[in-house]
Amino acid sequence: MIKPQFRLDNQLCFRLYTASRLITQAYHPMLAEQGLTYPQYLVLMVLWEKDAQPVNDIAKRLRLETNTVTPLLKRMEAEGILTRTRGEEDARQIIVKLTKKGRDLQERLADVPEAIGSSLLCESVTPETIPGLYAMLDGIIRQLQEKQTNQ
Amino acid sequence: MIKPQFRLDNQLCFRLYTASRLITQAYHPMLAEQGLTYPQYLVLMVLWEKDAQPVNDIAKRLRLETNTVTPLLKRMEAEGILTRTRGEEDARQIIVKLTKKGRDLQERLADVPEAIGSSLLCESVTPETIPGLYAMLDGIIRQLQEKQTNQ
DNA sequence: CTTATTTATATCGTTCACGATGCAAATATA
DNA sequence: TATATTTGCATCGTGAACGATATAAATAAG
Repeated sequence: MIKPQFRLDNQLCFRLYTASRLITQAYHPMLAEQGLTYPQYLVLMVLWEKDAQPVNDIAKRLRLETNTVTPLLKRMEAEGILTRTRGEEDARQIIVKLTKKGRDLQERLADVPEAIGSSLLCESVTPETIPGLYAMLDGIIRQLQEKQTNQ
Repeated sequence: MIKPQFRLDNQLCFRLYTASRLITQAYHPMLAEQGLTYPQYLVLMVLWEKDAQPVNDIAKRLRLETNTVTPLLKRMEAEGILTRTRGEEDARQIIVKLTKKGRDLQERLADVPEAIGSSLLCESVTPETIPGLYAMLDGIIRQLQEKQTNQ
């Protein structure tokens, strides 16, 4: 017999893993319309917040490694969404800047957040309960983040 | 200026995506010790619950597609964790059975759930708040699951 | 009893994720 | 100033995920 702690239904991790995948799938049709993937959409949001950032800052903001972000950025450069240029003061850095196409995508995707947000609402997830959900996820993320960097 | 709905800090999806990745990373050292990945660990839990299942049932339980599960199972077969044999009554099915090595892994991994579970606890995530978190994630998953299958 | 459709699984191509490693520029140390 | 270390980014290999498509067995329809 399986030990109860191994049951999938008792696991927070499996729920997070599943929810994350299903949400990415929910984004897919809307993003694919503009030739984007979900991680690419995340990069766009980072650059819309603050344009012209080095690779490292983008990676840190997304909590990804540069070896994940570099090829991602190269693909987006090939699509004409952004440019990658050597830093002038520090020649090790690559400064990532949006092109007009990249900036314009904010308009083209304007309806996406609302569409996704409303599709998630249900009896247990409402405008009232979402702040609590955010707090719990932020707590988990902070907890794990510390654990990773402490070793 | 970026529209507020595009800010990463206002996005549930990014939190889920990040939390899911960080938890997988937290599992990594313990699972790697036994030569496993997190998705392979999920397959094990499905088979510990009920051994000798067709590929499709495993995929459904994990909410994955067979084209994700098939190569995963082949790698686990190559590691001697399970066997894949044609179904006798229905020759289209592949029945997946644990080997002794696969069954024994439950003992070898006995401390993993507790280690992960306790590493997630923080002020906003406690034994009291976790049922609420489960309910919200289950709500989101149900919501998205329905939307996917309805079209 | 054929032919058509459905079902179960697999193959293929693309894009992440990430550990391990490499390399060159910048900085610290001797 | 020469050498060592750190920093920023990239390359490589492996293992997911997944959309699109293929194939063969089972079942339904004619």
